[in-house]
Amino acid sequence: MNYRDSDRLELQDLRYFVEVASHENCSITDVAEQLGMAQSNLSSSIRNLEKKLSLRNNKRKLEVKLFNRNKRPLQLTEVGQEFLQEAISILSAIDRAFENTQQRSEGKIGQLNVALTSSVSNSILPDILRKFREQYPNVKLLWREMTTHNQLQALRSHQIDVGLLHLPKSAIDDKELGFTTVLEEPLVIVLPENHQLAITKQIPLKELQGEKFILPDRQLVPGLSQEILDLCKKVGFEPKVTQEAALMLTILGLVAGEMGIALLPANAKNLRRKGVVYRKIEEKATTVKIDMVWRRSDESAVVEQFRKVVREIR
Amino acid sequence: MNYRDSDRLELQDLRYFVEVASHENCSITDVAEQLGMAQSNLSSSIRNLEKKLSLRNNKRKLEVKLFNRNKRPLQLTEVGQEFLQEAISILSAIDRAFENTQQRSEGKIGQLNVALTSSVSNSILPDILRKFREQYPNVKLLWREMTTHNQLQALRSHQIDVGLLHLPKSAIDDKELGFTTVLEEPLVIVLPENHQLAITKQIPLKELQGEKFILPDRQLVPGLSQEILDLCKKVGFEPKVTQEAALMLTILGLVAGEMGIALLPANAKNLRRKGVVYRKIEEKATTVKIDMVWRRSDESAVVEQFRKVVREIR
DNA sequence: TAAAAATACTCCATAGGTATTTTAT
DNA sequence: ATAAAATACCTATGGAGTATTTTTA
Repeated sequence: MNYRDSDRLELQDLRYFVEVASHENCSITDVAEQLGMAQSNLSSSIRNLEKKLSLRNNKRKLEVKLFNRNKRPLQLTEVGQEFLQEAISILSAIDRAFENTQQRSEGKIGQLNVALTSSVSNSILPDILRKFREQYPNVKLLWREMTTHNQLQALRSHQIDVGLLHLPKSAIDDKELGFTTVLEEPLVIVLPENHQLAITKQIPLKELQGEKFILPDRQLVPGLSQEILDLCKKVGFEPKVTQEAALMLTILGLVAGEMGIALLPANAKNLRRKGVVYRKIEEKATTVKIDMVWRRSDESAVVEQFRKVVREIR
Repeated sequence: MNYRDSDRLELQDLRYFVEVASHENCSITDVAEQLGMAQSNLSSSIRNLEKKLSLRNNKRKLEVKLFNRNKRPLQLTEVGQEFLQEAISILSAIDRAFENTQQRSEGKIGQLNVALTSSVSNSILPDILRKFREQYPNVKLLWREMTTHNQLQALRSHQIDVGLLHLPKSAIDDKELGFTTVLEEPLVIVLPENHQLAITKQIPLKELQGEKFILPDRQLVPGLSQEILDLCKKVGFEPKVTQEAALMLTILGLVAGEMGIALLPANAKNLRRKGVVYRKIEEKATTVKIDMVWRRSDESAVVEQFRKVVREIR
């Protein structure tokens, strides 16, 4: 005996039945013509459906009559009418499942866990959010602020699917993760408003030698702090770091309180902190990057679409 | 192009998919063995399912991947997991529809409109009700009291499916209706408790000549009133009818009020009306029948089962 | 007697089997 | 090296066609 058993109900049985039964006078001949098929086959399909429904596990035979066969054209029985309702609802469930599955495959339905650093909230987040919601209204986005370090961990442990962060060099070799630059911003010099250097619009980096530096936390924001240290090194000095802070708002507060100066991505200006001023760096190529990171092994269509949207914004 | 299109989703696709996908490690080989079929075919069935899901009305091709094929054994994708849930629920909907349809065909699920006269409520109704509910708990019974005349009309207009009544002779020839006797009861003589005839236990019918008769309404209860008139005629007198009433309680009330005497089916005794006594008729064969009536053309299984139950009670 | 459904048959597409190759661990 | 899946090829069942008969109105 076969597992594939010709006695089993199939959707085609239901499709034919629904076509016939919902045709006002149930004429097999008419419906067969409409479907462009032979009357004989539609007839026997319906008969087969009745046979299949009549089969009982092992009890005595049961006759299920969907149509009254003493009428021309055939007439739906009460049982047939009930079955029609159920058949219709099953077929539409199939259609929904089909549609749903396709939409998921295209990344149009689903869920996405995204992590970001405070820099990102300050800059590119609103653009990403708006574009993505517009194109993928049925994808549920879950955002959470996380430090660079935690984002990388969370990616590997599948807690998040995408991260937006200042990528530290150490992560660049990671074979498991893919990344791309989303945004490249100039660094700006953040000074207390009464600071002596504040009189000029542009300041060469070298002039900052000897200043007290307030640095993004090296543990929690390694990418950004590393870039700042590297830049200073390139122009020939080692900055004197007196404070470290993870949150941009904290750094600005410390600068306003004249605890030192800071180098921050230009988006810091969006915060409009009282008591601080922003000045350009004279040198070119004094920029920091915000990168997007994901698992290379992730085949989720939602992630793919998200990446596409972010790529197009950049 | 065929209406029967091999690109269409079929239940067998879902059955195979569910077997594989709900197997903990999705091993096609294992599942094929469990099902007693070749691995190659199960493999290509699953592939075909993916192909079917991938087809789009006319837009660009879309790849729906239910399994990650870079793994051995295969692994369900996220899309596959969602589809699994939907497939399972569709298959169980099919099972329910199947079961439901069979039960309806057997008359185990459905609805039945039954009409009865007050005689029936007094006598056989509780037995019928109990037996039927016991055997067919999922059939919804709708009872309504109707006069004989109205029952016959309601049957013909499909307002009711079965009637229980005193069948008038005129209906016996009706080709459209089927009927059978459910209960045959003796008639009893109903007397005011102080009536002179009440002293004996059995009374010959002839003795009632000259009494004032209270008769069941000839319009509304033609079967019963006719039988009573016929009986009197047979023993040689025409009863003097002073009142007619449709409800048995009314008749008993009139007797208690000494407006006359009555002949009623023995079930009248169940009413225990104060002020009346019941006496046997001396003659044999002074019985009235309660009949069950239905449409001959009615193929409803519920009606058939109801008739069976009633037949067994009799 | 006409219209509809059932039956008889023929044909071929495809589900299913066996054997082998390719892919992943 | 081994287990699993994919591929190649073969077979036969049942879905679909044509022609005809039976049933109902």
